[in-house]
Amino acid sequence: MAFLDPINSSNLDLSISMPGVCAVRELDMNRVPAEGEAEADWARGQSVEEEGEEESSINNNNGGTQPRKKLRLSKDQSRLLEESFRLNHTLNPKQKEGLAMELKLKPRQVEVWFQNRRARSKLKQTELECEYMKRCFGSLTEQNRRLQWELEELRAIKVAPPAVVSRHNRSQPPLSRSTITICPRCERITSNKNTVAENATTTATAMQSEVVLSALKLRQPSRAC
DNA sequence: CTGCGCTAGTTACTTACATCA
DNA sequence: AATGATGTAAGTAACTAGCGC
Repeated sequence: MAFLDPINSSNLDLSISMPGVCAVRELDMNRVPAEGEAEADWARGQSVEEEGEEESSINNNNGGTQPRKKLRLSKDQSRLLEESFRLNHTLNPKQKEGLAMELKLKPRQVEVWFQNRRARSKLKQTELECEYMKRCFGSLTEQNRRLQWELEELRAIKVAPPAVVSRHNRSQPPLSRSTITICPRCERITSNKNTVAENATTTATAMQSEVVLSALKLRQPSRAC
């Protein structure tokens, strides 16, 4: 996800602006004014091609009196760096030297680029994981809410006195107190024959509860009940 | 102990874009 | 409507401190 400026991508854009100055001055960061050279002349700016790229800025701040100069990598430099990064997220000193030579940068600049690139990569990964966790949390919260509600219902049925069997539902046996249990160890809803837990919804719910509970326990290894 | 390379956090700068007179 | 000045947010090069080997 390199930042590529389509306008200034054809060559190195090594200009700086001067904060606090009304008009933004474009300065060539790749060179310092020569002895006696008027700053205005220096500030007029020259292309890297004209001036050569060996003087790229890094650690050239001569005592902090000048504003920090900042390089903008060209499209080609960024592309090559990205390609290298794809192959390898870290560089050994030899690779770093070679890449720096190829890019006409200082090894330190290549090193810094890789450091920053790793950081961006990690940040991106963290953001993706965060999004994923948020979605999981949302759906698990909803599942949990449903399961709580179903659990309440099941508990109500469990503690209720034997149901009065009406003329219309005599074919269904009354629910037994012993039919619905919750395993204290794994908190799984279990049942004997002829229970409400036998119906499809509750079976699904039991499965869901397992998922939810295991998720809420931060994926502790599940033990056989 | 020293040096090197790394990460994490920060700073400083550039650029694109929005807003307003 | 077009234009230039200004503010702001995002992206990123460079720096610093601290840590592990």
